[in-house]
Amino acid sequence: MSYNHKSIESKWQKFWLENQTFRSEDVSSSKPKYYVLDMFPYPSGAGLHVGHALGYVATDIVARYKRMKGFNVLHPMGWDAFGLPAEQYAIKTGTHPKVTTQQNVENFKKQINSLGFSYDWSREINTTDPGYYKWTQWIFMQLFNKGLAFEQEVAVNWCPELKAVLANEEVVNGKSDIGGHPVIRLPMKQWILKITDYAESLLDGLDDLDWPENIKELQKNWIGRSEGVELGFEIDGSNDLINVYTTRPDTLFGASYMVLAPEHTLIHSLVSDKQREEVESYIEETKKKSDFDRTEINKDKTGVFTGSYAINPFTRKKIEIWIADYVLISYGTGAIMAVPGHDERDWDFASKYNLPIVEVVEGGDVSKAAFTAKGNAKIINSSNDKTLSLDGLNVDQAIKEAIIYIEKNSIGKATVNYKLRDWLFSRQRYWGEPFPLIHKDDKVELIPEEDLPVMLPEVKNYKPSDDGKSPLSLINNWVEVKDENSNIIGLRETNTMPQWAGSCWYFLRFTDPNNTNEAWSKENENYWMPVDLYIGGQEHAVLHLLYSRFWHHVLYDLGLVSTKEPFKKLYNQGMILGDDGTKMSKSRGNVINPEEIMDEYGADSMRLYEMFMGPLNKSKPWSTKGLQGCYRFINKLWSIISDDEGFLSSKISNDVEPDKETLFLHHQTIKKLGEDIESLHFNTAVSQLMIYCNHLQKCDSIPKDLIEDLSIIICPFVPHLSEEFWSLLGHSDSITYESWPDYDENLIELDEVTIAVQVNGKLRANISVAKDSIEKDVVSKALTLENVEKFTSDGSIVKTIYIANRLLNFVVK
RNA sequence: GCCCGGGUGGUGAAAUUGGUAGACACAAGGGACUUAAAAUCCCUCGGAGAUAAUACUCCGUGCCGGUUCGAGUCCGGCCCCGGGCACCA
Repeated sequence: MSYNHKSIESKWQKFWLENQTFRSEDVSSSKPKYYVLDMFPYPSGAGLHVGHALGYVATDIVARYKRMKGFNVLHPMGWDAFGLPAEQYAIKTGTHPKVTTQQNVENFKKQINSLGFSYDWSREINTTDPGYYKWTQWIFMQLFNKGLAFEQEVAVNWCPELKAVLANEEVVNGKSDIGGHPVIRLPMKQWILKITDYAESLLDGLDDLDWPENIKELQKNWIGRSEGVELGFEIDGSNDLINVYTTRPDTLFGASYMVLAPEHTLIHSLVSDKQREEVESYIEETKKKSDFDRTEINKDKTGVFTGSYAINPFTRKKIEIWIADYVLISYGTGAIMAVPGHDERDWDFASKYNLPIVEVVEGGDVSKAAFTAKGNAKIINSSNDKTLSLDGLNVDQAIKEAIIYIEKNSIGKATVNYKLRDWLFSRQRYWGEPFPLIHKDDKVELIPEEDLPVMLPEVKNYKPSDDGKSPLSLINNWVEVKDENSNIIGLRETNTMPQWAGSCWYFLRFTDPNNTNEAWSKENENYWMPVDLYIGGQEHAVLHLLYSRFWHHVLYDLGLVSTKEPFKKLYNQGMILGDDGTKMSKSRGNVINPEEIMDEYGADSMRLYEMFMGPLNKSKPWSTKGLQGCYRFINKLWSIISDDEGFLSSKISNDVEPDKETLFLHHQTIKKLGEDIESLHFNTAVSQLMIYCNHLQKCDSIPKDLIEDLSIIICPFVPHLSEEFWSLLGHSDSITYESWPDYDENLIELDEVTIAVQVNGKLRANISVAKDSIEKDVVSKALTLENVEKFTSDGSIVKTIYIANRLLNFVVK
């Protein structure tokens, strides 16, 4: 009987579901734990993508392998189901997002199961389930109580098309990340989470994580720590000080003008009457610009003079105070000292407006361009005759000296700044978690904990109002909170949380998903956390991974979780491109539908091929031909183990002795598969399986115990086939919890090794010698070879390099 | 512009600490089986030269140089591709 993936795969998928094969023990004292997690998906209407499958296959292989290695494995799946698409669909069709979500979840789940993944479905979670978002709201309460949540009138990214406020991270080049619609700035009252309080903690935590270096780098850059000085400049004719932040106090002698951001509060008091009109119209202009307009590069810098002067604290000279929108109110103090000689932006501005450029670091030509070298570059023109001279010092030394002087003379103090901004945490949407908050007069209060969850009410209209208020604000009987006498005692917060909220802690809920008394029990959390392996796409490098780390750090500080960092090891799967080498997209018509692939070739072939394509973390093009190769391989495996009638092949028996080569390959394969799975090198693991099976195919007889081992070690990759083999071998249980076989190191070592013989580093011959032969024996044998003699006879051997069991090299002169 | 990745056959890719470059597959070509096709099996497969020979020689891991007995691997400079950030003072 030939291999029939349809009957085999549906049979075992049914078996696994009926027997709850993959259900993990809650807390096991006898087994060590292993928590392997996928980034849970948003269940979109488009269904599962071959790219989703890539990461899921990888984690499934690890999960199945670890079970065989004796671990109690937590391998759960759930749904990040709040989000814009379902809401947009609701606006268009009136279908409740709950309905859409449920349909999509069912479809996703069906597709996921058809790939033979070993998820523990008893732990399935859905972020839109009130039993889940109750606890999302509860965590918000903890953040609120810790003073990390506050309300603020801020200029937000308003997208008129989506009728929604977007986070900075959801705006790309002035357009919405979803849909690519224009985004403008609009002031609105918003909830903000003080992630900046955790900037240092989030930066520190990165050091010990087993994460890809580039992801750590991205987070570091995003947090953007810089060390510098905050110092005050006196204003000529005023008692106010202008505070600036600089990382280059060594260049203070070159500070030849100042710039304030147009939003700076001091502007109105220091602008001169003569300049007032010009300044005010500039400020008005700036207000109209979007962030994108303001930060777009290659844009000409603009600004206006305020008519006032500041005093450079080092030179005591008067310098002009300007306003310009190239200075951002949101970073540092919103004002800068400009050093055009050594800062490109200041140089551009000074050149345009003919402001003085002073050279204080030697080595460039400041009349042509800013000279920005640091480190060993020498400071010049930097003494004030009295108490300070930086001349002759290099930049690094001068920074230290300048800081000492600044602090001693109470001009300012050393400070650390971060690029990281606070997290805009409210959205004007329906389909999100409501906040557990009530507005009473001017105050905001948390609702009592026992009133959780704040249920999302039914609405008729999913559209936000035109002024950007959430659709919830239109439901008076929900918004108004009344006492027993029907008096209105407060109004509910009508914004909802962003989609990130649910995914910030779902990995904690998986440890105790059905707990109705608390978000998670201490015992379960303590046993399962941290996540040992977390696999997902690189697109979440900063957002999801930074936000969830932030919440986790807070929960850790509150004593609610046992580890500071939630994800010990992180790995990113690469993208699967279309067969034309470009990104899969409907418009290019190069999208591969996993359902069609599985229908024709089966889930095992699909799994095996996705792992064989190349390194997990690399992008690589899809090839249906390549997939067919894996399908052929699976058929080959089938033909080794099964005969024409579908019974165990007569070649396999207990009464055969394996030959040396078979044993060698067998043990080598067990070893390599184990090592490759541990290091996530699945492509080379598949190669090794192919090498072994190519050999087995040629054998006339194979010992049964080798086939038993083989069935076990293929299980992580092709679980359906593995189960089928196991049952052919006469077992009635699932193969899932069989022990991963041990290998015998002695059998992998050969007694005869091939040694490369080189002359001056060029290969001239190969010889076969006994393992661990001593140099003398190998040399004498090598010298008898004709081709070696040919190249050594021209000169004399001046040196011999011998690497045992590998190589012999004669250096001839 | 800055910060990360990455450039190896026709293609996807292998290659422990520097130690026989191209494992394993795909495609291609040839052969066997078959009335035929599919499926399957066997052989060839980086380039050039040479040969009776699958003896052998030279070149070859983006480019140029260096270190070394020996470099895909280490060092310096450059080119190209992918990703991220982008006036953060």
